[in-house]
Amino acid sequence: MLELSQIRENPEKIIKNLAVKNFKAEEIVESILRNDEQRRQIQKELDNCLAAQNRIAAEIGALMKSGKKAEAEQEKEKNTALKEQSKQLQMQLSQSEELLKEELVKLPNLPHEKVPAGKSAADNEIIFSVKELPSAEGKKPHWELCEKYGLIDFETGVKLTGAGFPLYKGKGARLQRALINFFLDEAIKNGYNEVQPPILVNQDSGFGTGQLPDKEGQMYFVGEDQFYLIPTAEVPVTNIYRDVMLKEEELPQKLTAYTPCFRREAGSYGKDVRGLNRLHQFDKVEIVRIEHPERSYNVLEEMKDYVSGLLQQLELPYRVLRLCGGDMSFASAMTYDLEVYSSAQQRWLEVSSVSNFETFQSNRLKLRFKSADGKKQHAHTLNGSALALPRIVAALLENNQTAEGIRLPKVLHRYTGFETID
RNA sequence: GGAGAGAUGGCAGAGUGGUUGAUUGCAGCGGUCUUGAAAACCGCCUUGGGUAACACCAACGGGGGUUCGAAUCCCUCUCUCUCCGCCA
Repeated sequence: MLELSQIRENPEKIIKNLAVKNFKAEEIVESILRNDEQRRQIQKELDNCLAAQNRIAAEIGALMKSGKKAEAEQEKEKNTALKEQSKQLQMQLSQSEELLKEELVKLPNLPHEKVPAGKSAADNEIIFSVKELPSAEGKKPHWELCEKYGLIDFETGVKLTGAGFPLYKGKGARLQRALINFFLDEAIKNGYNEVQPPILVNQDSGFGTGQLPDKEGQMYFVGEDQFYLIPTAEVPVTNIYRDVMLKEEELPQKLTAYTPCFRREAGSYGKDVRGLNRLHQFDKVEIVRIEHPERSYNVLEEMKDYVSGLLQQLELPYRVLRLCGGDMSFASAMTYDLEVYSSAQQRWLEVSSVSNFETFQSNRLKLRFKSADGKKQHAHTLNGSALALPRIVAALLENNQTAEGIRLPKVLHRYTGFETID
């Protein structure tokens, strides 16, 4: 959520910047300014009305004390009328506030100035790519390899739940566990604190990170208890800081968490959902940071480099994209996507998305920090996948297949307990 | 799931209808004293709205009600604790 003060100060800039995200903000910004003006007007009237009531009530108190009952009764009459008036104003005020928030929530985050304009993924800026792509010659797609080596049983997953809920088996299951541990250990080595959050969250949490009210349909919902299954650890982990006031010296906060993630992915189809390409349940290690606004963009670079380092250790061909305005998420100010090359499918698969949300989430979360001079301001929030497992697995299987089996990168050996899948 | 108790400022803990946004203690911040520190003493010390700044308004877990007036009375929800039941 953008801050009202930002909009008040420079509405033209907001409209111009949001155009980079292909968002036409003119109408809504104007409406917000109008409503804000109105809201403050009502607020003022209500304050005056209540102040008058308070004065009279105090007078009545004094009169009662000195035994002047008749006069007190007279004063009471006066207040009854005022009370009716303030009730009306109160209603108007709540309406006005609600309307204002409704509109405010509709505005996406402002893209950073470096974010290229663009309509779709085709306009993303490639800022790094491996020079040579592995050949597709004689390569089998990962779903065939999964079957051949008994790593993943998609059929039984369908039986148990439905499409998109794979059953990992044997070395396939072991590989999952190995990757999770590898990613967590690396994060801890880099100063992140591991947490294990709930994987069901309430509505307030969904709102705090920006999934609600907009992306309601993307999350599984447990109606009985009004809980949402998390689409990413970002939701519970960032919401740790909801309604929190940090001291400046407590920044940065660096957290990492492994969780399963659940996404309904309504409307996906075809080759996009084949095998491990897009699942309803998958595993991911996430890194989350709460940062000082002055440092957040350096930190974004650092996080992108950290994730790149993981891909290098896994010896996977990858590239890094800076997303264009049109491909960025609602809440993000700048996003890097990291993609690995899947040689049998001959396509790039997104395995990580690293974003700076600036104050967009912290404003919703009421996450602030206080500096030594007592000033309060919203902290910046950032997060990134480090990493999402399924597509990593897909790429590992496809790129490393040989006649003798699948050779795993060295860093994983101590985690898997085996070097090849055969 | 059943029964009972509770929820007040960073923490502890008063306050049961009329200058109580809230006694007090601890912590924190500033000062006096001191070569320095401690102690002692003095002052400051919740948040949000609003304003150029004041004024003013709101908030004692959330929501609603009674009343001229509510932290204080009533209803309701949530959470915490204790006991019982169940359970990994």
